[in-house]
Amino acid sequence: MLPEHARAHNRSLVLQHLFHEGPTSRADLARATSLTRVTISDLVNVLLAEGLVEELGVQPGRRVGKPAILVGMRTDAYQIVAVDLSDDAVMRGAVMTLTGEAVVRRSLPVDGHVGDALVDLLTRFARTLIAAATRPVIGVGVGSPGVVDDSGRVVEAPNRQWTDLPLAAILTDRLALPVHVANDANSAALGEYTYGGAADSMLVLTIGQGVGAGVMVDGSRVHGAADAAGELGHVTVVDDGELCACGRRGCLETVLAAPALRRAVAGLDPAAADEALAGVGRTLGVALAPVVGALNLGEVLLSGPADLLDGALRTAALQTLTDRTMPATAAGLRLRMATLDEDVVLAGAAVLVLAAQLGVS
Amino acid sequence: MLPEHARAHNRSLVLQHLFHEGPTSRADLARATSLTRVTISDLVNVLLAEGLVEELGVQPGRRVGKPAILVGMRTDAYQIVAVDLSDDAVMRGAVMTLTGEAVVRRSLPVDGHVGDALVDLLTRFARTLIAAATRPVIGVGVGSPGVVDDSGRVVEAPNRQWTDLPLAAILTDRLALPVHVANDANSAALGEYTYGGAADSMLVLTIGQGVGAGVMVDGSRVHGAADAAGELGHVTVVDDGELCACGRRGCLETVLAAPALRRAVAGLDPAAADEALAGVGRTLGVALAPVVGALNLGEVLLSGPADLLDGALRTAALQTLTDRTMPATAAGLRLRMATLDEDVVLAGAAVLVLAAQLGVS
DNA sequence: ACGAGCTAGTTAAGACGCTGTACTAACAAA
DNA sequence: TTTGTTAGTACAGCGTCTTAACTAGCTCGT
Repeated sequence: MLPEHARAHNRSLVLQHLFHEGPTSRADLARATSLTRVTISDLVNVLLAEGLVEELGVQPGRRVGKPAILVGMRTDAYQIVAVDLSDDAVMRGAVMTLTGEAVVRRSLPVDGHVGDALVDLLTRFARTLIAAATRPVIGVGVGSPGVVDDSGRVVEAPNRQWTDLPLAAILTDRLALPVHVANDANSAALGEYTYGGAADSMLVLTIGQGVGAGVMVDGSRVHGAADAAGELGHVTVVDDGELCACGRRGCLETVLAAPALRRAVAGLDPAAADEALAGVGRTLGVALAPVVGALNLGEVLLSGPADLLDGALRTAALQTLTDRTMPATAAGLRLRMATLDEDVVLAGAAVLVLAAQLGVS
Repeated sequence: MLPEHARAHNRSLVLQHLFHEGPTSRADLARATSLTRVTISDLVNVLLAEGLVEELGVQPGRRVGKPAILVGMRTDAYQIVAVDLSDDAVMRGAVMTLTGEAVVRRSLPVDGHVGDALVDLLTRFARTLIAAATRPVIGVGVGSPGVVDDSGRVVEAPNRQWTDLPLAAILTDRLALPVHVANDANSAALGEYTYGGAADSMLVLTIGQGVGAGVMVDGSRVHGAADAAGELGHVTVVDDGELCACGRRGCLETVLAAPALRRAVAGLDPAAADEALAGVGRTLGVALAPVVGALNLGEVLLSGPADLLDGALRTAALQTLTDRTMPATAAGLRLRMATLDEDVVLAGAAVLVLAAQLGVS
């Protein structure tokens, strides 16, 4: 580690503070980071020159002494391009501000493209998004299904026919911008963590055509021994259950994926439907209890169709979790819906860029 | 972050390399850390002056150029005092080398002491250990049951009648040495990670009077939302099971704790005993599958009586884990016995000190 | 035998980043 | 107006790294 790394770290501290706490005076930044006012002034001057922050006039509220000048992050000065590849049929993308708001949305039918052709299609799609940006783009984030390693190499994504594909490197080269790639469910977890106010230790279940999971432990993303963390969808939860797409039986996905839930409640009156959903919730609770216990998670978030998830299913799952874990563990636990809905993966892809380029998350 | 923090980081890089890779020349250290030879020379000179490393003569194996001088860590030049409080009845302690070998062992009956009296007893015990050390002691590590936060404050340890007790701070003050305290099962995980060659992402189950767990994710210890990570022993695994000490029914502890296992096989012939143990193994596998899937763990370690654990139980648990997780997840998974046996917690307590004082783990 | 070539380690000069000290600027209260 | 307080800046100094240029000590080829 070099002194300049320390500098970059301190710079990130400042940006992180401004990002999460809003406009702050130099003196308050100094107190918050325990650096000196001199150092903070210097850093702020650099950030001012880069256009990443701006002075916002005098801090309201009159106190003794010279009034402080608020410094704020210009979250609209730069933009991030984010792409969500989780859907088989269509790639969704957006141009986003640094606060995770989508400024421009685009989508493109995948139209059966796989392998290298899909990479080419993705490249063109990213180019149109970059062209649609109204501010300088600091980077591109991609949430992809499959196993993605730390360097943005897609180790395996069967449905895309990608194997050992250095996607981030290829796109960085073609787009001449920093590109970061991560697993879609892991991106979702990042998105909820940074923009959704989720806890430091939490798990996000993304429930759609399939079931994915992303885990944050003590504030950092879990990668796993083979970069395959979050494969909760294909853990067996029902003995001799339904056949799963993966070829095995009784995976969580066979009961919790949106189509399975729709089938389970089809044609039932509301009370019976609730009982069916509660049954799935209990199954989910049984599967989550060991995870919650082992990691002492603070929150479990459900991302998916609220009409199916945010009712009997969620209530039953929480009850089961409470019943099956220690009171000390269960006491602080929350099980709630994700806040970002359809944009989770896009938001998470934006966080990938934010974290890597500015050190903010 | 200050330049001196970067310096400390680089110093730790050097020690970490020497610790794990053994004696190395300055030039090789420079290549391994990607610092320059100049910087490494400077760091090594400081470490030489402190007596933490020593020159070991010329590197064997003749090559062109000036022969390299090997520099090695003096793992016997300093010692660590470690205390294991996991047993209700007796506190065990040791004076250890930096490589985790116990030089002196002591134990002391707890004799019903709890609360402040237990702290006093622990203080005296630690003093005798420090006095028994034959080299300068760099710190004291304590593995305690209960919930322990990052600062070494025991949030809750019912059997010891400790609540919100700043144990590390008290002992640091009384012993005039750096003292670090962590949960016993978490210490065990640390010990296996550093001295037992365990994987970056792994879980250690400590099976004795009770069942504890410590988790390492991507090379760092899991703390959890309320510092209560590892409470796997009190996750329900049997519906309407036996009454547990915690007041609930069917906890993992009721089937997997050593006394429960002994009862389960008592009076059975070997084949029937194996079947009984396999049944427990399958239950364990079911409980671990979601954890292994969510975190993509590389290893699960069992620490406890090998005659009960390292046979039908372990085999059945691994089989169940393989059956109930994705092939991609299960493929790299190992389920094996811990290597350090009774000394796990002591070794882990030593790692606490090693990590905090020297940046080595 | 001996110089060429190579590698290990040291010395010296310079760049960078943070700190402490001392300053100016701008306010409130007396 | 004076005093006290807080915000922000200027400057010298220290610590830490790097590059460049050195010395030390070996092997190999002639």
